Amino acid sequence: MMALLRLADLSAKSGAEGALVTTRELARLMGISQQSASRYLIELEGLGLIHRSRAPEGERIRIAEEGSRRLAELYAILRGFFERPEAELSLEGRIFTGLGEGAYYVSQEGYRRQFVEKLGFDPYPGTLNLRLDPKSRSRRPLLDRIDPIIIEGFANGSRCFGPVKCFRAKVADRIEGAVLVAMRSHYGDDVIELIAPVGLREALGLRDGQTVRVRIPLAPNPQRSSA
Amino acid sequence: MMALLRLADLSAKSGAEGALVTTRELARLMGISQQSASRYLIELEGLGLIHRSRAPEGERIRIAEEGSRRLAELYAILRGFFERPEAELSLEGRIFTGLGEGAYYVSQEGYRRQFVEKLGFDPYPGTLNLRLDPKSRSRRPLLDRIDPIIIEGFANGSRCFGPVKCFRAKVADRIEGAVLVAMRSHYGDDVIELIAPVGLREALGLRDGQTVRVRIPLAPNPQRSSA
DNA sequence: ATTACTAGGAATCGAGTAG
DNA sequence: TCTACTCGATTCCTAGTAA
Repeated sequence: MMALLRLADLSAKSGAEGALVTTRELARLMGISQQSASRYLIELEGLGLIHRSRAPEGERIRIAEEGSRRLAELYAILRGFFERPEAELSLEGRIFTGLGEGAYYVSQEGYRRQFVEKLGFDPYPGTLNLRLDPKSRSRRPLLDRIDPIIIEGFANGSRCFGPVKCFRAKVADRIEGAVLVAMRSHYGDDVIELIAPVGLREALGLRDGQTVRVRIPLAPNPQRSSA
Repeated sequence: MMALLRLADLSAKSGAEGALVTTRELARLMGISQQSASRYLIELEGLGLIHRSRAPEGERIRIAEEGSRRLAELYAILRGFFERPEAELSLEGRIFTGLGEGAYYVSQEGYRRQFVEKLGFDPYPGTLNLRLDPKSRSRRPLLDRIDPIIIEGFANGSRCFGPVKCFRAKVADRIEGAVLVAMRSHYGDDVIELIAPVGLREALGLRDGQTVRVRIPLAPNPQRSSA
């Protein structure tokens, strides 16, 4: 099965005429011996999952119909796991206390004016930090499929403030706010920051370590992200 | 790895709090022994791919961050295989001669009028049958993501004609026609039928067994299919 | 009911090597 | 070079049980 996946990968990178593979190369890719690679190919062919045809410099492999079917099963499982059908992106994570920088940044007049203008609310001076759980983290890239509200960067005499992406979000099913994604964040990919018209921590009675869900509506016409 | 996939499937079907699994059930799903299922869970936990917590009636499994990452790799491979980025769905297959029913159906005035009206051409009285190659067949479900042109069914005194879905398509890179998908087809999933303003077989100089490519433009704003 | 240890039989792996 | 066979070494699996 893993061999079939590897071949699918090679196949996708080749044309429709099939991938040119040697047992040695397949072995290297999979971290197994050339002999095992050879055996896998024999087995996969015997199971009707691939078609093989010898070439001078290796062999040409095409995924057979039954092979595609098996791969499609895996694909369906992974699709179900990563992209449960929904009209919103739901992220969950635990609250933690940051360095207090959020308040400083959000209060900057250059940002604040844009928040009021583009989000329609004057943000409480402070951010709520959420460390995403593993599953939410894996789904975070879906944010890139949503049209962001761009808060432009500005200079404030002494220093520069970078641009920020926002996404409207409903926090804990109660409060309308926004997810903030600094284009250059000091946090890793597993953290999101939230703002709202009110102090979320107080309004929701939250303490560090508690789990909060954030729901970000998907745009009605999501545009394809071109990687 | 396969165990992790199975758990991802169960996880997707459960809530965010984790999937409730017993080793026996996992064993049954994977076609292995309860002992092996237990061992797999121990290994996956040791590798940091899942989190486990005992419950009276089994255990609660959550996919860990590293587990999600591994699954995402597989997902990326399969995405590459099944959905190479493109603005169109390209299907290939071999021509074969059907029972001649195509001509009969297409010529029905109830259909023909709608073809003219909705497709903008008067179809040649006959269909070109294509048996899809394995890869194309696996991608055929993508058709469901395209807004179909619906040709409505009708009754003709003596008998009934069912509704038909159409998709505009370019045949062999030359002729603008349409893919026909009868809602109740007598062919299997590996066959598509083509119509065009001209006789495709003659216009393209095609014979049975030859391979033809059909390109179906994807709608600019594909709507999510809700299963 | 669970999970998971142990032991030994079964399956798999890869070094050597032939074609 | 390439693929793929043989065969001994190793890994993996499951039946029997314990907890």
